[in-house]
Amino acid sequence: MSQICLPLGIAKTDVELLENLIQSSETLQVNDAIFQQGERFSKVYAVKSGTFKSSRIDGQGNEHVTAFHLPGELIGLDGIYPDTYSSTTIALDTAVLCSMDYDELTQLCTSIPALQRQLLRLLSRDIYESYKANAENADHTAAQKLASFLNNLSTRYELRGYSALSFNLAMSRQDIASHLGLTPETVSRLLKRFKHDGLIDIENRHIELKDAGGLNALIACANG
Amino acid sequence: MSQICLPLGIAKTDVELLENLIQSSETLQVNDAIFQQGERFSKVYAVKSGTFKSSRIDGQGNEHVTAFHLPGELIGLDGIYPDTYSSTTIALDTAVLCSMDYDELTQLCTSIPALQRQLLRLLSRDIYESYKANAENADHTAAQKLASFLNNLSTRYELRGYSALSFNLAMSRQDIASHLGLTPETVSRLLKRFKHDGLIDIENRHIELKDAGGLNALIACANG
DNA sequence: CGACCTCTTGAATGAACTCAACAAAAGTGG
DNA sequence: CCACTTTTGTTGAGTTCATTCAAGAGGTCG
Repeated sequence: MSQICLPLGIAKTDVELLENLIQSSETLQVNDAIFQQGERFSKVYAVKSGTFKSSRIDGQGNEHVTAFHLPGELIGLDGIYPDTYSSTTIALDTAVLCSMDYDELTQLCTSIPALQRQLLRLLSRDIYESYKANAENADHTAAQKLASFLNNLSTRYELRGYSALSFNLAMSRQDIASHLGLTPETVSRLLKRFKHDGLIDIENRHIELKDAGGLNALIACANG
Repeated sequence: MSQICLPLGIAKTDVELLENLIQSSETLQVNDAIFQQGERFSKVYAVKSGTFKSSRIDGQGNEHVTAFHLPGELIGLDGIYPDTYSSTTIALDTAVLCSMDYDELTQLCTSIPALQRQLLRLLSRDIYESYKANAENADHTAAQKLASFLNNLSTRYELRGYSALSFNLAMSRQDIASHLGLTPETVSRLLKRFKHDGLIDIENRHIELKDAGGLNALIACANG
């Protein structure tokens, strides 16, 4: 968690203060929930390993997958404002999680300016990424959305030291479809097409990006 | 700006500190930019009056409207993380703006915990709203997106003490379309349909919500 | 091995798009 | 203040892309 919250220079004694705050790692199994939509907000979480899925149920009872969370990422920051968790977040595979009391974290922030700065940056990143996702999902074809999604996963894995070109999709086609505003059928057809076009290699849930440049070209190109 | 940043109890002396930070109000004319996409991040802004439009230019040179900003709202928080403004933001009408140096603001936050808490809440709100917008734009028909948009504007105007049912659209049909991932033609056709169905009354850029319940029903209903 | 769930494939439908033309409003200059 | 230009908004017809609906294949786990 130290690595997640503070790549910036923080004094050793401060790091100790921070680590006192972090509650013991917890292991979750597939479908175990961290929190439910509507539950009172109190903690933020960091993914140590495994993958999580956040989804909202809207007025009509439709599920919409709002985000996937990979190792090294923070979960729950969107709950600060409404003071309730705005999604239900579950483990997609066996996963390990750290937790941190939000009130204690903000108190610590007042005495460690670098920590405050970092927390604000992490919140801002979520806004930034969400705006970008919104823009990408708006004007683009289904193929472009899916290519963006794969590209995004790749970048995030790379950032955390995993392979950028070969990884497992912990989520179902249905989950991907919901996240991108498509149907599972469309996702399936597009993955097949990408494979046929030599952009990727996919076998069940294991994917290899064979031509990352081609994927990027697809995202940028007029015809999806 | 005091009202914007701190509805929470902050000591009077602290308010004075904060107000020292706020730089003089500035009046902008139509199309005047607050900042350009890519420019170095340094200040956050609060809308005193008027309307602003934030838009990004993507790789291919397509403009996408990421947000509209109404009186009482903060602008620029998505620039913290990348340390550059991630959109170009311009005035859609004659508008008045306050600005505030971000570094000074965060410094003040370390000595005023309530201010820090409020700043974090405002950042979280942007994440929350953006996730919600993403969910609404994903699975819904064009009519539902537009109804959501009108409803959203209405709520925001009401929150700030303006009329919830009668207001001017400072933005063009093109801007609305870009924001919602539609075409101007579709927006035009839908507004006509809403008017015909008695949901709204619209004359050029002045709109009246005649049947807010009907709009909400449309958003929730299966057939857009 | 059988039941269940996820994923894939096919054919037909439909919602929003593109393209094109026109109308109305706003801005400009004599 | 009026004619002219430019921008913005509206309307129509045809097309396309992703969807819906339906059925079958593949994987997983008791």
